[in-house]
Amino acid sequence: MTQKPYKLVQIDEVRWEIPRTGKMRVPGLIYTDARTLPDIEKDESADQVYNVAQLPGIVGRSLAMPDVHWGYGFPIGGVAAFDEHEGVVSPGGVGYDINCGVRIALTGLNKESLYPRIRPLIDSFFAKVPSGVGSRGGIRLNKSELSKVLKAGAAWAVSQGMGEESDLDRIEAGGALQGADPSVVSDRAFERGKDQLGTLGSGNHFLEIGFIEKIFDEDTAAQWGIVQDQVTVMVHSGSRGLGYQVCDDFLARMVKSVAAEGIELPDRQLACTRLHTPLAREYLGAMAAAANFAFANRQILMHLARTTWEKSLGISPRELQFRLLYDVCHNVAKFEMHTLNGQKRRVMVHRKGATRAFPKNHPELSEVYRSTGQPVLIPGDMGRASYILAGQEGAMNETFGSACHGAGRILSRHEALRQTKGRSIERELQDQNVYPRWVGRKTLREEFPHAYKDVSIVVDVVQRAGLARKVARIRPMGVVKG
DNA sequence: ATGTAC
Repeated sequence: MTQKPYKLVQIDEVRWEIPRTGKMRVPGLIYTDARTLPDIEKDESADQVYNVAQLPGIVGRSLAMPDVHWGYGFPIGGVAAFDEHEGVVSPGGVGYDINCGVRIALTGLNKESLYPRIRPLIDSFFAKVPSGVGSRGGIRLNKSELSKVLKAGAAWAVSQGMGEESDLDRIEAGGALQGADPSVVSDRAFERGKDQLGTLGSGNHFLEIGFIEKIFDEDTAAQWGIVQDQVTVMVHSGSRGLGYQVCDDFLARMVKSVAAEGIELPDRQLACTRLHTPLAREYLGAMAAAANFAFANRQILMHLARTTWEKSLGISPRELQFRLLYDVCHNVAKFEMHTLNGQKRRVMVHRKGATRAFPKNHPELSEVYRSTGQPVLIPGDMGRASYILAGQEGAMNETFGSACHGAGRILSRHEALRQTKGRSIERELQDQNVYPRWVGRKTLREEFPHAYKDVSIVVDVVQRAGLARKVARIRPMGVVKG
């Protein structure tokens, strides 16, 4: 085993530091505990935290959440903020799936009444929601109409009758990032996106029905309208081929610009550009456009779920009481105000596989969540659980207002297939009262529950670190996987 | 994550 160029030093029960050394500009900090530390030591995610700490203009620390795992350049589960003058923006710090994210809707149903009808419900979702790699058949748009989507985000879907105006207060950034510029989105990206709006995608993207299995914070749950045994709907999807193409386009350009800007990189995958360059402005404009496509996509998918539900089970809107709880980004970069050493600064926060976790009274939160902190939505795996958390002050002090985003993979897709050879994951899930429908031949085995860390441990670390608090736990009942 | 390689 080769010696690492850095040390991993335990600070307390949930914090491990990479002290500044070599070309690091800031220290690294990984949130984990003794249970998840071995998973982190197994892959290269700590190396990636160390690499990110070397980028120009990085401030605070190079951070990793307990669900961290290896990613393209930056680790998935990573958070990094950059000074607005000296810093950079990096497509690898956002990820290929720009504004991959998740939303949860609550209903007026309870688990007992739904369990007998879960199969026809999931079957009808499977029939109506386009899923899988390259899925089309969502909404077809011409270039000028798609440009409107890229500017308006979720509000475009609402303007088409898909959802309600009040949904927008329940979406991060109101369902649209500012500064979206369709003119810097390539023709190829437009081409890939034009018939993919309202499609789920593949991999770990899903549409899941579950119920509130446990409430941890009675007051917050009551304020948010969450009750024991209540049926929930969760959508996990992103910007599809359009966002992928935006990332690809700008990575190619930045790989070339890095040398000219005099930026030295420990890894080519960290390609980036200084924030004051025209290229940065273009990337941020294209990234915001792709993020808005993803906001619109989740708004449409949720509307599709609602209308399919009402039709297939013949249930009235009054009985279903379908309403959006919240929608969060898991992959995005944004200018935000943060306090560093007592000084307020505008920084470019990269969250890649990390969720914003703003606490109560944060000025960016809509009125709806001003008194509680924002909902922080954490999907787990298909078989065990997902969590609804609330942002806490500790996140503002330590992580640029961020928390974890999920369970975090521990097995590669290849390794997951190897370990599930000859097993029926469908039957195993059904034995746990989870009814799955899926598209790809290998999807279910690649995504089987133990390909992921235990989300309960991940969330426990986040709570003990003071980044977010547990509000409720969801148990899955049925799922559509792409 | 991804028309899983243009």
